Amino acid sequence: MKGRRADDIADQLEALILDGTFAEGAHLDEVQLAARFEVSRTPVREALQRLAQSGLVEQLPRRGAFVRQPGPVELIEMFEAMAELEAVCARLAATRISDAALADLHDANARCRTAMETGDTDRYYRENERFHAIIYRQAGNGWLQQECQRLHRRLQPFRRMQLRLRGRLRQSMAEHEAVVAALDAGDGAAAADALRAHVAVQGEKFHRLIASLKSAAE
Amino acid sequence: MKGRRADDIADQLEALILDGTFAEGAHLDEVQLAARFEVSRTPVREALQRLAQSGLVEQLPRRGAFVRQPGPVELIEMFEAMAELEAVCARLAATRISDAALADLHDANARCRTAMETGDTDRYYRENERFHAIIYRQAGNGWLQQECQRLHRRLQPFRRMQLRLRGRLRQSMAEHEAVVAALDAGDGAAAADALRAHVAVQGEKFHRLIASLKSAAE
DNA sequence: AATTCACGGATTGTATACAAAAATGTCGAC
DNA sequence: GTCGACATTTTTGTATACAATCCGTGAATT
Repeated sequence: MKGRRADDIADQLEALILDGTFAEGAHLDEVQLAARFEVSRTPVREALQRLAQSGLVEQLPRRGAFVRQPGPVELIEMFEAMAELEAVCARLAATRISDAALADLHDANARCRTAMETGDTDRYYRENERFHAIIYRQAGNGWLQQECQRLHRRLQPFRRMQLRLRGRLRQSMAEHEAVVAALDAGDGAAAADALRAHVAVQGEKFHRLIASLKSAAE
Repeated sequence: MKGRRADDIADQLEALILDGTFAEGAHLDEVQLAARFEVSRTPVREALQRLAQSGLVEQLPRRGAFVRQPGPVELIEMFEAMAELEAVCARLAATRISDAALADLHDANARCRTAMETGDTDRYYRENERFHAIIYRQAGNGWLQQECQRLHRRLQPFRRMQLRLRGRLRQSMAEHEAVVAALDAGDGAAAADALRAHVAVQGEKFHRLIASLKSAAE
C-alpha cells in the first residue's frame, strides 16, 4: 500500500470522465465509486473534491457530485483565454528565451514537420505539446507556466478532436513557423500575434465542428 | 448544525494564515486544528486540501500540511502575471464593454478620487477593487474573469501593504484615468498598456518594499 | 566518537459507524 | 386523476476507530 490512494482515484476518475464512461450530468455516487475502486468512501470523497476544484465535476452541497463538461460557450471562452495566455507567453519569451531553448523549439518544429509529412497525427500531437510547453517555460514566469499547462491540459480532448480535420496539420505547421520566426527575431509583438492566431483558429475550428455536429443532428 | 463545516473552516484557516497566526512554514496539525474548531479531523482535512489547491498550504504525503507563503520570486511572478492578465482584460473590454459598465467605471473612479482626496486608504482600496472587478467582467470571458479574481484575491494582502506608501494613491489615480480614457476611446492597445503598467508598478513598489525591509533587517 | 539499526511515539491515510438532510414513494384528500 | 403531506429510504456530511508510515531517540557496533 502506498501513501495516497485518493490521488490515483482522482486520476482514474478523470480518465473515466474524459473517456465518456461517465456522461455529462451523471451523478457520481460515492458508495458506487468506492465499490468500483475497492476502497472506502473517504478517498473517493477527496478525489471528488479535487476534481471539483479542477472543474470536471460540480459539487452541490448535500446533493453530491455531478459530471460537468464545459458547454460550447464555456469552451469558446477557454479557447480564447488560452490564446491570450499563450500570446502573453510568446511576448515574454521573445526577450527571455535561451539559445538552447530556441534550438529545442526548432527541433520540436522539425519533428512536427516530419510527423505532418507522414500524416502521423498522434506524433504531431505529441511534438506539438512539446512545442507549446517550451514556450510556456521560456516565458520565465512559473505562475504563468503553471496556469498555461493547466488550461492546456483541460482543453486537451477538444484540441485533439479537431487536429484530424482536413488540412489542419499543414496549416498548424505554417503557424508554428511564424511563431518561431518571430521568436528568432526577438519580436515580442509579432510572436504574440502569431501564437494568439494559432490558438484562436483552433477555437474557431472547434466552434464550426460543434455547429456542424449540431446541424447534422437536426 | 449546517451542511458544510469544511468550507467555513477553510475560510477561517485562510484568515488565520493571512492574519499571521500561523507563520510561514508552520506545521498545521490536524488534531490541533480539529480541537481548535471543535470538529473532527475529517472536515479539517477537507479544508486543508482546499487550501493546498489554492496554494496557501503545501501538503507533503505522509508528512502533513505546512503554511506556504509565496517567496519574493514567486510574488514578483504573480504580480507580473496579474499585470498581463489585466492587460488582456482591458484589451478585450475595450471593444466589448457596455455603456452602462463604462458609466459604472467612471463612477468607481470618481469614488476613488474622493477617497484619495480625503486620504481614506481603506475606502480607496474598496473602490479600487470595484474598478478592477468591472474590467474583469467586461472582458466578456467568464473563465478569464474567474482567474483574474482568483489571482487578485491571492495578491490582496501584498497589494494592500503598498497602498500606504507616500504618493501612491495619487499616482494610482492617474493611472486609473489613463485606463478609463483608453476604454472611452475604445483603444484596446492603449487600455492594455495602461492597465499593465498600473499593475506592474504595484509589483515594482512591492519589490522595493521587500528590498528595503531586507536591508533594514541587516 | 561516529554510524547504523531498531523501536516507540506521533501523525497521516483509510475504513467504518453514526447523524442529518434530501430524494422518493405512499397514502389520502379534493 | 392530481396535488400535497407524511413516512421511508437513500445519500451526503461528520465522528471515531484502525492501520501504516515517518521521525527521533538511543543503544549497540565498528
